[in-house]
Amino acid sequence: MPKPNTDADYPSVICTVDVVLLTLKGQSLHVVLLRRKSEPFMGLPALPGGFVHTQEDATAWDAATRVLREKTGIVSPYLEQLASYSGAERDPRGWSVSLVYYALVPLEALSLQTEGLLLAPVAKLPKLPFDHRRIVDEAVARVRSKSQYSSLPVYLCQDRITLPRLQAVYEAVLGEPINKVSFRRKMDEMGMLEPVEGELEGGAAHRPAQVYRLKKAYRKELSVVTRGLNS
Amino acid sequence: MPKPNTDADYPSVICTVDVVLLTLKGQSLHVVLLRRKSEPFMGLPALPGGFVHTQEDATAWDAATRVLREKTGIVSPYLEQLASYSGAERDPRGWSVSLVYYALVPLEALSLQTEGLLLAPVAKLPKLPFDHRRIVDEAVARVRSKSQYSSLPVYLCQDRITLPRLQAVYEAVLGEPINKVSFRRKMDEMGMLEPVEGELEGGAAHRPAQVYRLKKAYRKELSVVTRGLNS
DNA sequence: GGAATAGTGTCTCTAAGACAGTATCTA
DNA sequence: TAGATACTGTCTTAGAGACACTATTCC
Repeated sequence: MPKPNTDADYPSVICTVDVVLLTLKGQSLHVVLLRRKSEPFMGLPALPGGFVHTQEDATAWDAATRVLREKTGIVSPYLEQLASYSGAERDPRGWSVSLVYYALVPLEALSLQTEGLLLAPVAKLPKLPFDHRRIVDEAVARVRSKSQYSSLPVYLCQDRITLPRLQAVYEAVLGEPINKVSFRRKMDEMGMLEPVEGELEGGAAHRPAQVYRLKKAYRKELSVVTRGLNS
Repeated sequence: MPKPNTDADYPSVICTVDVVLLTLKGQSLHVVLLRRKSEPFMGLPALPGGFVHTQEDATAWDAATRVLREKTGIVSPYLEQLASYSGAERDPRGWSVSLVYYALVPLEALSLQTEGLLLAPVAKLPKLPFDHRRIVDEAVARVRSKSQYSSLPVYLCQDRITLPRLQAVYEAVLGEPINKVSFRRKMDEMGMLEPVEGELEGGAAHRPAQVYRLKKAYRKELSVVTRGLNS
């Protein structure tokens, strides 16, 4: 088994990836947790994660994608690096690095059948192992921050969406109301949505809303405005 | 020598820290590079970096601080995590993770005596080893982006500064002119500078400029405004 | 006094928010 | 037709940029 080639042969480092998988349930952000099946912290709910498999994973992004697929069945979410967390104290097994990614998925993409899969509201997290509490908090802060000036929250939605429902999603993520006119101006400016001609979401006792979908060019890309939603 | 405790005994991972040390020389950002003294890429200019020393370094931040001190003599700059770069291909020795930090220092803090220390303008980088080119580019992008709405560029200055000179620093970092009135309004809003009573920077054939310094509370903190410099 | 840059008052212009109007559905 | 929400036109307001004016130095 190869050993890393360090200049002074230092004890090597435990390298893992963890994924903060966020979704919207009701009006609040939730994070997906899994019960740990091994020590340390066996039985505690934790972020989906695992060791980097240096033979299989060409990059950490590949590793995060693999972990997500293996542990939650999710295949191609919006997945982006959050940061890395490292140090001697965070894992009882030794000096460790966790390369952390965050992902956004619509609730419907989760098969809650999966063994041991939990959904915890980010505002009220259970006791988490390692530094997972801090990691979730920072992921949520990142998502809130990026949502101010980008289309990030659309990845919490399925492909067909109306503007009133999308606004509610933004408001849930940001935790505050948004001006309707400004919101619509911004969405228009970002230009990532296109109306589905003739398709309206009716069924309620009022004017039905136009149904939109992401333009093809934006299916996996973020759209950004310079001045934000100013909320 | 311990070996990491991986679930399937995967070959372990090379873990290093690298620092993108930026400074302002003339009117442009420069990055500090060091000639590599060992393989791979011996002789090429590269980012200051080194292996994480799991016995000495409690955290990656500690490792970055140590690397900076050992390789450049810099002691307490503004130092923040940029991102991590990892994968099978980036280092010929094997699957590697580099935990990358960026730091800003005034040019005067650099002792350019240091053996093999080079200053390269970020707009015209020499050939760099590994993925250091990409890393520098992303660090510069981060610094530009944060400079839009924060006091980050003050860490490129010494402790006494005038507003006209600070504006020139911002303009050098951002690469575009800034409106003088708006700039002063923003600096005032951030409230991190205090005039040094009675101290003026004269010596030229015009009205002298008021000298300012960072308020104590901001000596190591960033100041942020919500709406940016809008430049 | 002239030249030069520091510093400030104020107008303009852009973009966000407020408000109220019209549109279109169900019951 | 009443009630509800979708959508839009337009006024108000806040903040960034433009411009010009005053201030203060050296020569």
